[in-house]
Amino acid sequence: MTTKTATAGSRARDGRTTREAILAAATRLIHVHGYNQTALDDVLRESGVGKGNFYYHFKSKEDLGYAILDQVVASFLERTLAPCFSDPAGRPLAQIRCFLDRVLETQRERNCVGGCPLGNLAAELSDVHEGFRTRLAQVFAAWRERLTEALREARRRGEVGDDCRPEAVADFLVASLEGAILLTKVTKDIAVMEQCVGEIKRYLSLYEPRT
Amino acid sequence: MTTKTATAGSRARDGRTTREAILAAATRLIHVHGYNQTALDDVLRESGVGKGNFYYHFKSKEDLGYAILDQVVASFLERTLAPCFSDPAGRPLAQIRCFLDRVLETQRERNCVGGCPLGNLAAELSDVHEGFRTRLAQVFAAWRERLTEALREARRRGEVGDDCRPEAVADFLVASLEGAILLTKVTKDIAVMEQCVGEIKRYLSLYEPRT
DNA sequence: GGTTATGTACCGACTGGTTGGTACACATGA
DNA sequence: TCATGTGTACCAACCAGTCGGTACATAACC
Repeated sequence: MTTKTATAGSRARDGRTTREAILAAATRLIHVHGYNQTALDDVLRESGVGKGNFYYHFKSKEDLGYAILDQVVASFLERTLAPCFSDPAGRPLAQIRCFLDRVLETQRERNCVGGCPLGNLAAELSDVHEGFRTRLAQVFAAWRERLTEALREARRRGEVGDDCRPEAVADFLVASLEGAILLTKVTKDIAVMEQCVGEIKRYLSLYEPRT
Repeated sequence: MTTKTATAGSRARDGRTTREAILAAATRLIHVHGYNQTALDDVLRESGVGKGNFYYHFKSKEDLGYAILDQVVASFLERTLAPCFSDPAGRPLAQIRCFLDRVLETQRERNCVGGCPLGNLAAELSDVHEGFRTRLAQVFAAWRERLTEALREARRRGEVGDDCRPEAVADFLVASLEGAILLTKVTKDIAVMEQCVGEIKRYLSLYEPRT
């Protein structure tokens, strides 16, 4: 109903559809100000879209929130998670380490500002908006699942011992990364992130068979 | 300026001062709804205090925020952190493990609702309110310092090896705990917290000399 | 081909409700 | 009577969402 064939649909706006322009602005704003603290008017001003137009493309602010979540997730999967696990022949543990470095690099690039978009939304909305909570829980589950899969493969290959419980380790990896990002965001000190990633790597080595 | 001598000052309200009543209600509300999303009127209704009275005791909502932060910190230090490290003769690693269990227990009691008050505020305000950010950073530093101290003592006693860098390990402990609490809050599954605490303990054992 | 009709995309003023904060009257006790 | 508390009415700013209306393309009908 809303999607059109490329050029058609909404009028061009820097080559993007109106919907895309709104999404881009809102994603940026919500990343730093949070969902509730981002006023619709701010999004409108930033994207140059009128109010009526906004409500033509989105049912409500909540609707926009869900769309943003989808976009953040897609971008995370494509740009951060997937690239590290793309090679099916690659060694799982190395892939996980690659992923850790990539997350660290993201925080460095962003100058410790913004934290994790998913983590932020989780902290802000989990206890207050069941719909968002459920959606966020699914996202984290998918993320954890990707890591669990890698760890299972690592076990199959003997890269880690049988004492490694993939689900538990994956949960912990996600948790400690989220925590590290949060702590980095408060302290505004990238060294915190570096140290944490370093310790996560040491933790992972725990499961490698003794050489 | 604000503190009074026990019974004196404001009139009694269930044996508490007005200030205490406001603080208690606000702390509860902010814990689940966040700082910005907690309306002053909600705090007023919940505490049964009038608006004029509120502004007699607090300069602004921001002022209340700082007071709450102080209270949350005090309660955390006294009720969760300090008890585990009270015995100067106790073994540091055991004290840290005791603390981990205590945090887990707190989440269980709260039914995975609310998350960590400090973590929530950190996520919500770090990038948006420099004053709160600085204050929160100090709090986390103090928390980390307490753990660093225990780890240094552990090293002195030979409970952990020289490869254990107390500051880095303390940072990581705080981060992974915060992350675990957050993930538990999204999933509403205490098993996540249990698994994470379990993995943190395994991680700690990494530094114990081989038996 | 020209007129009428329809659906898509868009605009900005407005509304009803909420929010942090103020003004001020009143009470109480030393 | 004067400082300390407390309640109530009120305000300006803000915010999500609505509404009436415009612009324009394509389609339908004669």
